Amino acid sequence: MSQDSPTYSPLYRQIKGLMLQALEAGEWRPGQVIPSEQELAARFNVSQGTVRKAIDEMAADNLLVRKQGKGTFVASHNDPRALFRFLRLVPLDGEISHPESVPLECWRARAGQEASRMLGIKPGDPIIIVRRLLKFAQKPVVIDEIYLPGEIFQGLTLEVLQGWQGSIYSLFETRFGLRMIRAQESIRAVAADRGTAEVLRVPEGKPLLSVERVTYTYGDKPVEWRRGLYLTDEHFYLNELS
Amino acid sequence: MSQDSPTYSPLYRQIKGLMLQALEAGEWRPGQVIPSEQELAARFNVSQGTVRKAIDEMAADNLLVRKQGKGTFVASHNDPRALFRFLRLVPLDGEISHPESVPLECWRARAGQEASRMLGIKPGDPIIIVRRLLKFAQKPVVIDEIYLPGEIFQGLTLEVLQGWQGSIYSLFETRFGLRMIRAQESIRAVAADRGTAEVLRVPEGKPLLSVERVTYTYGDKPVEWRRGLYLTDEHFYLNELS
DNA sequence: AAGTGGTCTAGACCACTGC
DNA sequence: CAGTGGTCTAGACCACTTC
Repeated sequence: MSQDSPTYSPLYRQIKGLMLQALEAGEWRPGQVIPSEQELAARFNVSQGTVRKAIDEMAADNLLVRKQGKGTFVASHNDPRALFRFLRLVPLDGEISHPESVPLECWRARAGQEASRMLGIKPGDPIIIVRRLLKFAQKPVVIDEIYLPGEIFQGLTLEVLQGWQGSIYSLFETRFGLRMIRAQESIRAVAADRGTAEVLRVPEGKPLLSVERVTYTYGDKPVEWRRGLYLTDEHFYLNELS
Repeated sequence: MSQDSPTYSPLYRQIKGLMLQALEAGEWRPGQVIPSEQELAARFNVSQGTVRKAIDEMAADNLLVRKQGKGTFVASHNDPRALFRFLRLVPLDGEISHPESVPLECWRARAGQEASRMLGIKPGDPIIIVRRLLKFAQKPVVIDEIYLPGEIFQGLTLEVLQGWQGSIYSLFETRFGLRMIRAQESIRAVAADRGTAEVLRVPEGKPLLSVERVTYTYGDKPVEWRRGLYLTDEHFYLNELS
């Protein structure tokens, strides 16, 4: 969000802070309605307009979703509209096809230097590593390697991943109560190594997009680090600059 | 009763429309102050709050910049803060260095199929093509090929480009009265061809980022199409997903 | 009809800038 | 100090959803 002067924070920002606490504490859960603006105004002893402004910012942050006539809801990755919020890969020909996620492996390990730095944990802390393939129209397009803090994702196994219908963040949210709210991607071009080339069925040395992502949950806490290799023969990474 | 028209638009949106017209017409120019909220409210015969909401949206769209105590200004590419709004390339080591733009060529041509489609002009219409190099810390990192509608950019020459200190969009704005407000990038991984490899001083076949960009001015009119090839050995393309 | 968010207004006051 | 944008309030009314 924008930056606060250290000495002054308007009322609606403080209300926003209280509402963020309610979200973090799990008082309001993804997909559910939060209390009406009137109720919140009464609860926090401010006017409805002030609550509105707090909600406005949180909606702009993709934390809440307003629905006229129905109420204000906690944003959820189970919402189909959220599917392509983090996946920016688009087919060249414009044909919209939903990707199929194929989990390949899932194993336990200990965090090395890089993983610990990215995930904000100590080197040697337990982590879980997932390898999975993303297919568009039967064709393998992305191979992902996903690093997760073991402490948070206890009970995550290949079977759990394979049994889940829906996006991986939808699984994280439903099964581990963890909502991803923000991510940062670093993109480079690399040459396919032998293993990757085999899985994606391309020649070794083929140029691929390397997309490294760190994903954050409430309180800007990093909870996922992943590296994806994207085959961009029939798809491209779409980015809106505004 | 009657079918609700999909054309309902609240008052503040209509005000926004009027203000957009003022921007397009050049009544308010980049970098300048626009009238105060009070004056605008009087001019449009609405309350200050309604003007505020229109300005809020335009500020969120990066069309205006609010400065407390001073006024509201038309956003400008001459503002140093706008420099990295469209260039997402960041050094690996975090060292912030300003890129140096080196124009290589600038020639006239006629739009082919692709260029005409991207620029919203007719095939055969005059276009201008610019090739330029972007250097970070003396090292060539990006080679750009930029396609511009000839009608708008009359008088653009290599000398003009070479004589300009500052970003290319800042030149477009100052010299051609054209403000870029939005862009869309399509990113892929490709292998360097011989010519590119020489300019970037890398081996032929080297994986590079191919970044195709269409840039829009007021009224969502496309006015630039460019393709950049990025060397990502010591830099990466940074993208915030939120 | 009742409840929700969305708009519009009017007025008071606060924080920041520049003279 | 006056002028700007920024906040906060209270109330009226509109548009949409549900019963």
